[in-house]
Amino acid sequence: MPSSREQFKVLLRTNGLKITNQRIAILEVLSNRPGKHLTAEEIYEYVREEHPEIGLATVYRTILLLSELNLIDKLNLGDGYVRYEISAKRHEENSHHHHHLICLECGNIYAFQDDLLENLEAKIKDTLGFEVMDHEVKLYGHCKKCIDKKSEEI
Amino acid sequence: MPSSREQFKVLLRTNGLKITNQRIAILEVLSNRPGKHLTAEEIYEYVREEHPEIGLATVYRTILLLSELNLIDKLNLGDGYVRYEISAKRHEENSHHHHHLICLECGNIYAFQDDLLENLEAKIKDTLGFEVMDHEVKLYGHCKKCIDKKSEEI
DNA sequence: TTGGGTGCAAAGGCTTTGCATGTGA
DNA sequence: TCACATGCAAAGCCTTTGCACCCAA
Repeated sequence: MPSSREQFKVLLRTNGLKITNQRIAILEVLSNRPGKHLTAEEIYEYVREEHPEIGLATVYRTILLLSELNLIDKLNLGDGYVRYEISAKRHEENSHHHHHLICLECGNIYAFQDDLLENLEAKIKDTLGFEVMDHEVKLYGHCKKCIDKKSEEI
Repeated sequence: MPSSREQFKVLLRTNGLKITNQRIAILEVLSNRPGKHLTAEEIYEYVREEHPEIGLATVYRTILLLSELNLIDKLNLGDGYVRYEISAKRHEENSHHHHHLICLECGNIYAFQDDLLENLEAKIKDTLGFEVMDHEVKLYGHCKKCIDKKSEEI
């Protein structure tokens, strides 16, 4: 599999867009942290370590671009920040979307794969005539770590 | 089943909160539109038809209150607006959460019930030790109406 | 009477946009 | 060269907050 960096360059070129240091740097920040869900501000902070001159607006503009190119996925937890992660397709075999487990105590986000929804989507198509193209599943609860920690306290 | 209005009054009273016309009016706007997903601004407009003097801040404050009392559900489509609907529990028999089908063309939102996730949640508990408390499922696609409309155009 | 509730306007906080300058192709 | 990209600051936009007044209980 080509690195997301090379793939990104090709995508930019074929779309008549320019390859800039800022764009590469932002993609690398995300690529180097698969499974991490970073806010725009966090991406900005990481990129600044190497490129102190970058502006937050560029981060937002690049995020939008990466999103349109399907290189990153959005995650909205409803806390006022939109989070981004490198698209799972770059890192996992034949994975379409994955789902998220969000711990209500520590805030950690875990990913998991499941094909359960395929049946559901077929059912929806049959009964309602609604054709599902994409889905988003968020499960809120308590992660193993937090459960274990609590039982230790007793 | 007691009306959500009476239930609401009881909830307010037992929590030492006051029963005001504004609070009742906002709840009624939502109660009269089950399955509709209204933004704060939309709720504000509807309430103003009867109570022109109400302020948008009161709508936001009351929405928060209704949310904490579990009388309304939030829906975040990531378009910059948070939407609210009267809790399905008030209108459907033994329904926990329902899921949402969002049409990418007309923007209409359809609800559906499904217990498929119960299996999934049990599986997650067994394999990952993560205890799911609540979930949110959004399916994006094309609704029957829009599909039919398109095939007519051909 | 009186403390919670409301209306208004201002402030917050994330994100987008305008514009002059910079730069990859 | 030159159209696209960037940085900065200002503007947008939804939502929250401060404060004086109001009104259920």
